[in-house]
Amino acid sequence: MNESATLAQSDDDQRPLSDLDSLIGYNLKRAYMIAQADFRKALDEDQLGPRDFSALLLVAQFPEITQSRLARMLGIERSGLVAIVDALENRGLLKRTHVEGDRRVQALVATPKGQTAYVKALGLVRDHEEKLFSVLTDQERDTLVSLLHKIRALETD
Amino acid sequence: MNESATLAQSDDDQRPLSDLDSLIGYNLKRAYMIAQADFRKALDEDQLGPRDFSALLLVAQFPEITQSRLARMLGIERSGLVAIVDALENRGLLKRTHVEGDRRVQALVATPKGQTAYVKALGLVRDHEEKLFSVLTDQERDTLVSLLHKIRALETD
DNA sequence: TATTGTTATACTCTATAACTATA
DNA sequence: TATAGTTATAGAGTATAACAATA
Repeated sequence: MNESATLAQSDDDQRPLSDLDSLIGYNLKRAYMIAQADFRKALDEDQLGPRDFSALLLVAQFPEITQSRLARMLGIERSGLVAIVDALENRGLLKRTHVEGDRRVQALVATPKGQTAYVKALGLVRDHEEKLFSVLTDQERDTLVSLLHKIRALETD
Repeated sequence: MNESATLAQSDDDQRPLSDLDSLIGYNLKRAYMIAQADFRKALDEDQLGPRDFSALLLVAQFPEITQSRLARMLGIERSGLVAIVDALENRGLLKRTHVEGDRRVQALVATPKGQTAYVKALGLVRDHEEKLFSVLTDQERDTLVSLLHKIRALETD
């Protein structure tokens, strides 16, 4: 298919088609890039990037989570989390606290300011998704999330 | 929802749930990361990264495509494409050719070696997707691609 | 020995701005 | 003036390897 394709465009589509458009991975990437760019615009004034947001959200939802566990939940390395937590702590959105019983761990707790910032940010993110994905019906969104969850379940921790 | 969540895990899932898991953007990212990592493993020995592969594929499918048009199709800036084309040209997989009528443009053409590499790579990619996404039925894959296309159609060129 | 947090370092991918040569 | 390709530079985001403190 698309064997001797030319640059001519199909009648019902602005874009020329290629084998790329049938690959799940490539479509995941392009869709992700669109969502990410729109996310940044939505949280621009709050200076919260996608990483900061997801980390803050998990800290707010799971008080006293350790950095190791947070990294695992985010699917990134512990080392990569340090800069994220540093930034959030420097902005007063969370604090590292010590835990009795194991002096190695740094339990993370959102500050009141961090809680407020998280609630506001979550609202902005929900608005952003509501608008951006308005091309999809509620059912289509559910289906999409469900399919993506199946892919995520493949993750090799 | 998930208001006072703890680190307790749900019964039917290894992972604790959070509001993050209901966000389309976040699920897109995590699924994309999984697909990308598996892609790299699959094309490891051929030393073809996702970017190189997608660029080579489009050059093979649209002979004499210009760099500007290729960049547009890939959704990246012209400047970012230079290094990709440089690498593919240095490896003898494509060549920059001049076009009569406009001496500014560099029309790209896959070499025979590039054609061969592309066909092999496409096979490896199809195998990789077949295996990785075997948790999805054929119909689910079609649905997923269809939904992702709807999101991609939002792209502001 | 293993784990937590950390640092140093490098790699991938992308963007912006400015340049050149053409048109 | 505008476009094609290019260069320089910077910014996200991630990974690997090694280390100190602690278990």
